[in-house]
Amino acid sequence: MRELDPRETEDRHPKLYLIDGSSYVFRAYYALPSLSTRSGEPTGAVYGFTKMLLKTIRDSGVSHAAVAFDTPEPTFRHEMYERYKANRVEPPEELKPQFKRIRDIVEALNLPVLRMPGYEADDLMGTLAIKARDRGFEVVLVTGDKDFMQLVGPGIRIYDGMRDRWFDEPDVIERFGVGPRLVPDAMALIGDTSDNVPGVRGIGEKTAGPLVARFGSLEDLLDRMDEIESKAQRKKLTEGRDSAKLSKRLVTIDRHAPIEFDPDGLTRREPDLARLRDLLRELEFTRLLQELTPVSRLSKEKYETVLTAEEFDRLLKELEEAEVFAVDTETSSLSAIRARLVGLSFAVSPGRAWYVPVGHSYPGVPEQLPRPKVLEAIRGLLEDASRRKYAQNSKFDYLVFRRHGVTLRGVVGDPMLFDYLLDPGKGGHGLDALSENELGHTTVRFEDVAGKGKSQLTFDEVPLEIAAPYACEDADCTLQLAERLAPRVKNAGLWPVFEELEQPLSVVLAEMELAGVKVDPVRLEKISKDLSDRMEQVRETVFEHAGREFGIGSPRQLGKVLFEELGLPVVKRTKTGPSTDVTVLEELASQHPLPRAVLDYRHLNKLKGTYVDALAGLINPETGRIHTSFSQTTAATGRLASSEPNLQNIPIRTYDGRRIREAFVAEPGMLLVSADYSQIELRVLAHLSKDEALHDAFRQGQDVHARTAAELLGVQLAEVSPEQRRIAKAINFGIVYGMSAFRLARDLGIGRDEAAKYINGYFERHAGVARWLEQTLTAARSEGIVRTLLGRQRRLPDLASKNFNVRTGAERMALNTPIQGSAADIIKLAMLDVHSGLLEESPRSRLILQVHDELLIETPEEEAVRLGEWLRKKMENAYALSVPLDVEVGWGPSWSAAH
DNA sequence: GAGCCCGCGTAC
DNA sequence: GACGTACGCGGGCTCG
Repeated sequence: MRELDPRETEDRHPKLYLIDGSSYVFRAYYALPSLSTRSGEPTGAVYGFTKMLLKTIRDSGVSHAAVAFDTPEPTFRHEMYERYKANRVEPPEELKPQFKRIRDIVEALNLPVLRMPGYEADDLMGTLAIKARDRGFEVVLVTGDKDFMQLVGPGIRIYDGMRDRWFDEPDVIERFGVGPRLVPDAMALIGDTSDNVPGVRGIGEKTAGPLVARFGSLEDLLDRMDEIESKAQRKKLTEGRDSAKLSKRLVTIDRHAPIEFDPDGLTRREPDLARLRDLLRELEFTRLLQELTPVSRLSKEKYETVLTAEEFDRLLKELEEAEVFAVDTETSSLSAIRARLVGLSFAVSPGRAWYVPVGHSYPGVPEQLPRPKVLEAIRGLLEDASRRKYAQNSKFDYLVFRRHGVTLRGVVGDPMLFDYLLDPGKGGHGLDALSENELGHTTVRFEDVAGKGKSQLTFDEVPLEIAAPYACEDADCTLQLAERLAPRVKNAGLWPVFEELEQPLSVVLAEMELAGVKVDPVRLEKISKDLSDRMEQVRETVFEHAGREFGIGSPRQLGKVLFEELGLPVVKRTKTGPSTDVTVLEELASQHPLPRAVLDYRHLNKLKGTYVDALAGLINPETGRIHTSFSQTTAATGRLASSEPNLQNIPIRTYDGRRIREAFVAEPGMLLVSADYSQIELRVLAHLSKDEALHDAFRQGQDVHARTAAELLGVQLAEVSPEQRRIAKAINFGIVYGMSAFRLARDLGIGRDEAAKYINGYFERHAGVARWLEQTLTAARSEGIVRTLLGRQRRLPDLASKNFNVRTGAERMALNTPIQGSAADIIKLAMLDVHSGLLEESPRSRLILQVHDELLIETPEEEAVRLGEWLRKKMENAYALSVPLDVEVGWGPSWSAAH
C-alpha cells in the first residue's frame, strides 16, 4: 500500500488518528434508520460507521491511524461495578450480524485494529494518545464520547466524525465549566446513562462543573461539603458520596494500558479499493461507492505527437532524465508473434505523454520518423536494465521489441501482474478495467479508435490524430496504475513474488513463445485424412443405428434421437435438457449400439476439429512453427494458461491422441527432451500437511497410489491389483480437489456408503492430511484468503456466502489452491533456473513448453542425454520440500517419443 | 453475419 | 448439486 508521501507531512508533526470503533458502531446503530439490503441483511450501523470512517480518513494529513474496539471480556470496570454498561451486555439482534461487515470494512481500508481483552477501546486510545503525544505526534481522538474530554490538551484534540465537530481545551471548558484534568471529577457527579455510570442523583452538567472547579477536585469537594451553601445539594452529595467516588473511577480513562506505541505499525496505508468496492456493492451503498471513485486525474493537455528529429531528441532527453517512465507499443496485431511495430508511447508523469508513430500507413499520412532510426536511437534506453520502466502486460512489449531486434530490460512494474497478484481470482486485469476501477478514468476503447467487425482497421491504418491520444493514454494510465498498485503489492507481502518470480518469468515465457514448437504439417495432414475416413465410416454406422441422418455434433438433435425416437432412458439432465455426455453414453452403450458409435464419432471429431485441423492453421509461415501464447494472469491458482493454440491440453491418453503428439517434432539434428514432476501435487500436500504416512511413502520412493491402496484395502504393497490402485488413485486425486463421497462413488461406480468408508479410512491413516484440511479451511474462513508456498494469495470472499453451493465451492478452492498453486510456484522457479542456466549449459537449447508439471526442451541431438540429466537436477532442486521432488525424463524426435 | 452461451471434451 | 485449474470446438440462439 502506498505510504503517504513524506513530503506531505515532513514540515509538521505526524498526525495520529485514533478512532473509537466500538462507540461509533453503537451510535451509528441507534442514530440511523434501520437500513437493509434487498436480501434483508441489516446494514444501518455499517452504513453510518463506514460513512464516518471514510469522511474521517479522507483528511490527507493523516499519517498514522488505527481503529480501537472493545472486546466482550469483562474489564476492571465490570469488576468494581457489576452493573457497568449493564444496559449493553447483549447487542441488539439487528446489530450482531453487522459486526463482521464492519470488521471487513476496516480491513479493506487497511486500518490497523486495536483491541485487547480486559481493556476498553477508551483505555487503549488514551494510553496511545499520551505516548504518541509525548513523541511529538499530533493526536486526534475520533469519538463522540465525552469521557475523552479528559485527555484533551496540547497535542491532543477530539474530532466527532458524526457531528463533524472538533474539540480542544476551550471547548472542554465551555462544555463542563472545568478543564480537561477535572472532567472525570465533574462526570463523577453527572454520571452517564449510556454507560450506566450512576453519578450523583440530582446533579447535572450545570452544577457539577462549578462545584468541582471551586473545590479543585472531587475528593476535596466531598471532604469540605459543609462549605456548600445549598442544603439540597449537600444532601444529594452526602447520599451520592460513594456513588460519586465509584463513578470517577469508572469514567477515568486508563493511561497505562499494556500497549506499545508502534508508529510503523500505525502508518497510514492506501485502502484495498477493489475489496472495498466489492463490499460496498454487496452492501448496496451506492452513494458511498460513487464517492469512492476518484475524479479522473488524467488530463490530456500534455500529450504530444513526435514527428521530427528535434521533437524526438527532446523526448529522449526527458526519458533520460526521468527516474522511471512508462512505455507502450502500438502494433498491427494483438498477437505479439505476428505484430509489427506501428508506434511507441511514453509517459514520465501523470498527464505528460508522447506518441512516436513509426509505421502508420494510409492515404495522406504525415511523414513519420523511420522505425529503424527511432529504434536505434532509443535502444540504449530500452536495453539498459538500470533505466526503470513500467509496462502494461510487459511480455507483449518485450516480444514486439524483441522481434524488432531490441531487448527490453529494466521493467520494474507491470500493472497487469500487480493486479493479478493482488486478486488473481477476478478476471479483467486489462488496462481498461484497471483504469476504470483504480483511476476512475474511462479509457478510449480500441473499438472507438479502429472500429470493429469487418471494417476494423489495423492500428497502422488509424489516423495519427486519433491514434496519438489513444496511445498516450495507454502509457499515461500504465504509469499511474503502476505507481498506485506497486505499494499495494508491497504491502500485501507480494513484492518478492513479483520481482523475483513473475516479472522475470514473463521474459522466459516470451522467449518460449518466440521459440515456438515445430509441427510436421505432412504428418498432420496424414492424421487429418485418416480421421476423416474413419469419421465417415462411423457416421454411417451412427445413421444406420439411428434410422436417419442428423447432426451428431448437436446434443439437442442427438437427445431427440436417443430419448424420443429410440426411447432410451434419460440418465441425467443439463440446464437445457437431457445430458448426452460421455458418462451418459457409456451407460446407455449396454442397451443400444448407437451410443458407442456416437462416442467414437465424437472422439474422432474432437481430435480432428480441435487439434489436427486447428493446429495446421496456426503454423506460422515465417517460422514453420507454432507459437502459443502463455498467459500469466488467467489461472486463479498461479498456473499458466496457454492459448492460440492451447498446447497444454494436447491429447495423450488415447491412441489417436498420442499420434497427434507425434506431429510435434524437433528440427533436424535436434531432439525433444521432456521432464515431468512425478506426483508433484501429492508431494506438496505431504509437505504442507506434514502427514507421516505420505512422507514415508515419498521418502521410500514408493508408488503412492499403490501404497494408499495397500493401507486402505488392507493388502500387502506388492499384492495391490490394478483395480485397487485405480480406486486409491481416485481417492488421492479427490483429496487434492476437495472431493465428496458422492462424487467418488459416482466415479468409481460404487455405493456412497462404500465411498464414504474409503474416505474415512483415508483420513484415519492420514491424520496429518485431515488436520491440514481442517486448519487450512479455518484459517481461510477467518481471513478470506489462502496462500501458496511462496506467499501467492487468492481471495475467497465466497467462503462467507450463505448460498450452499457457492460456499462449498469456495471451500474446495481454499483447499485446492494452496496445493495446485504451490506446485505452480515450484515449476515457475524451475523455469527461471532452467532458462538462465541453459545459456551456459547448452546455448543452442531452448525451453519451448510448460504443461503444469512438465517442461519441454528442444536440444541438439548429441546433448539430449546430458541435458535430460541436467534438467532433472534443476527441476528436482527448484524448491526444497520436506519430501523429495522426483522428475521423470525422456527424449526423442517427437513429443510423443520423448514421453 | 457477429457475438455470445451452452454442452461437451481435452489436458494437468 | 455434489472434485480443482484451464481452452476451444460446434450448435444454436440473439441481435442488428
